[in-house]
Amino acid sequence: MSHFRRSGPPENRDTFSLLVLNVSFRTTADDLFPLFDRYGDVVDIYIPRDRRTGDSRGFAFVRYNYEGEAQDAVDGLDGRKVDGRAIMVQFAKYGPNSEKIHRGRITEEIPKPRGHFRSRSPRWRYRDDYRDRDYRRRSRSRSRERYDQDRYRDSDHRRRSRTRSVSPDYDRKHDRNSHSPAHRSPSHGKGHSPRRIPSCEGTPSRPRDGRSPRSGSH
DNA sequence: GTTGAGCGTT
Repeated sequence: MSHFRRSGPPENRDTFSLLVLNVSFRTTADDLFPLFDRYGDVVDIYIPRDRRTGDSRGFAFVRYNYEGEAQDAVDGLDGRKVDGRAIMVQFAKYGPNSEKIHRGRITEEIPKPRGHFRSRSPRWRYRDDYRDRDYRRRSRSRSRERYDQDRYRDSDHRRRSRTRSVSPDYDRKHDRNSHSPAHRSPSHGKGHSPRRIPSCEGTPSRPRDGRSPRSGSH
């Protein structure tokens, strides 16, 4: 019976988190408790489960009060055969709340988010959206179809991210209105379109000869 | 009833 706290993570700020991988899908925290408890006092053991089926995902988290016990458990239980499977014990990384973990220990040394650091926000948002799909349930073998779709979305995001101030659609429409669609014929001579490069657009005084037109006039 | 890279609160 799991006598661990089920109301969220306990004092995870002073505990060392260990990640147990390669555990059987039928292995429960009670099965790992006697194994990890032999190397130290286990604060809590948590096994992530699927919200749909409720089965364990194949890995568990074990928390210790001291790093020595955790390290000893890693060295002693790493490779131990449990339920017919050799488990892999190692220090856990960052948690769901991006908790700062230093060598397995969670510290409160969380740097306060600055104002101009918001530029990184969108990227994290993509990551969250990516996880929202079934990023954890990927089988790395049958998810090829979904991978194609994700890649397509990634491309779209990249193109939209390139825009800094104006949208590419606006420029495209604007260009189409200014010029007739007939000019867009690819068979119109082999010469390139007289249109300027979008990257150079907005920089009329761009030094092409590598020298500023203003300085060195002599 | 199955599977097997990874990082967490039902």
